[in-house]
Amino acid sequence: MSMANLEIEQAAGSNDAWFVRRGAGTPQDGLAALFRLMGVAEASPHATAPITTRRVRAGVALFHEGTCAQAVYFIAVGTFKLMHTAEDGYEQVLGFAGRAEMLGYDALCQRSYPTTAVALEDSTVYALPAADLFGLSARVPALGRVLHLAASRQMLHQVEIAHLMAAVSAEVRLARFLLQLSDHMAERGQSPRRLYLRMSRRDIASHLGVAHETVSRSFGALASWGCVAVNNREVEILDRERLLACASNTRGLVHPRCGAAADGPRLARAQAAFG
Amino acid sequence: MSMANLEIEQAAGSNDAWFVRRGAGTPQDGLAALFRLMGVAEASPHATAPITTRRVRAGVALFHEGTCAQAVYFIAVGTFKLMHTAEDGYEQVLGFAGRAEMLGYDALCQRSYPTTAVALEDSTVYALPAADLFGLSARVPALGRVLHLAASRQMLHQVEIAHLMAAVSAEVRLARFLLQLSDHMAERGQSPRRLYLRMSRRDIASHLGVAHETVSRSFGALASWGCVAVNNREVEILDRERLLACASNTRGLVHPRCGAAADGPRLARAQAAFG
DNA sequence: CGATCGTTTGACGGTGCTCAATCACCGTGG
DNA sequence: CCACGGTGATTGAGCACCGTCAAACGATCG
Repeated sequence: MSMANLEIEQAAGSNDAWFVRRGAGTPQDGLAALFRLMGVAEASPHATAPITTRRVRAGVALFHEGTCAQAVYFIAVGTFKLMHTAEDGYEQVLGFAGRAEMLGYDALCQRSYPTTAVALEDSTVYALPAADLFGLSARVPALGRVLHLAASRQMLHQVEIAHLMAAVSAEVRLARFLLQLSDHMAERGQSPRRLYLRMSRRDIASHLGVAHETVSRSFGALASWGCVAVNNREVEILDRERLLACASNTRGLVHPRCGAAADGPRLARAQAAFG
Repeated sequence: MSMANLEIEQAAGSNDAWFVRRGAGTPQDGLAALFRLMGVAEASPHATAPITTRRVRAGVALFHEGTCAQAVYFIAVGTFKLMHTAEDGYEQVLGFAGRAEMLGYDALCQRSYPTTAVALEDSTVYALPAADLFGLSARVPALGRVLHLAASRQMLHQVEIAHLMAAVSAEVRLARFLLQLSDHMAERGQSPRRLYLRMSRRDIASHLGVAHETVSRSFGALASWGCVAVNNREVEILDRERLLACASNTRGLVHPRCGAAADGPRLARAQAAFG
């Protein structure tokens, strides 16, 4: 197949052209690439959809909050951070998105994007025009399915994020965040042990709902407990069991009955992590 | 029209029958009712879909986390709380859902529901079978659109919840929660001033990520500042401007430059609310 | 009317936020 | 080559908000 390594072509494609129309001669190329990215077998080989490819440099916004919703995007390569700017100017990081994740879907029910998506590294996305998205979804059933599945997966991701925020302790939140990152890496076939954090400490802090100094301290705590090794943005998970034990402390100590329990909260938590 | 007050019929319908097959003679009744509920004009008058109606008593779960995903639900009347039970048994309230909101969509990308939905009052839902949901969505384009719009709205709701959690102060979180509730009431044509909280303080506390005693104290604080009047589960918004001012404090005080700013943190915040 | 649950209020201790300084890294220009 | 400013990460000190424990109060239902 000539499109066996299509994404690699696109990833290494021309640097200066930001908008690239795919498949002028073979209109199903963009659609096929999207189906392959999302891991579904295309049902209708002669279906067509006006899918374009867009490259975004690190630090550049794919779309801004409040701007007119023109497209729904699928990340082919790269990482994005999604954020929400409050009226007072405070920037809240809602989450991070990687390969095969969908962006901008939440803009469908209104005219503008409710969030801003910023590339954390040089990235490539597929763009589906939002204007006739419902028509496309009806004409190409497989595309409708891809959209539904991606939307459903995104909601599942929100549950994980809620689980993150449920922890009261900063170390537990960070541990859960790292484990989620590790799982997402594993899903994409990457190493779940060695992580390279594309986002800054400030972004992590905003996402976890703590001060960025606290993130540094929590990294130090996890490292001193032997869970991870941290060197700036390189994180290696040394002891996954221990990290899991640390991440499973929802609230002080879980069931009050299930152990000798809370002596000094901090000490008890550290011991639980070692136990 | 004979179906002008269809929901009312269903809400006051037979009490003992939990599953009610709608429209044995006229198969499009369920679909038409769903379209009316979601506020879209049905495009295809002769379309059909196996939509059933289900009534759920207060305190009963519509579906449990981990059980096989059988249907996607739309709330016709009533209120639900969505929660996630962690491995350690800790129950985290993810949010609340009311009329015209969708439940169970996040189960589509896997075989089971990731969350539990519990009715907070006697409620009625429309059920779409999950098995051939993609087929239905393809055969009835308007239904696909309803699903996409509802999913998109749900994601928008998640952004609001993230905005909730972005606040560090308990009073600010509660103020934002009340304002969101007020807005949702207004969207459904109800009074945005007088709220009756269907959920307990514990549920609110879990949702806001604070202790339930703190929720009580925060209610007291908002009341003492003249923002609201609280009587058990009845809440009246006395001064919306003041409540908004209180809710807009993201972090201590927003831009350090924008005022005389932080004297005593607590005092400064209270004054900002009065300013 | 008693029992159970939900709500409120109090006191205390700890965690994390704020403020601040230091260090590491980097691209620039002298 | 080194000085220089800028950004990001780390570490420290102090204090206030909130979580925990505890008890009183109120509501609802049998």
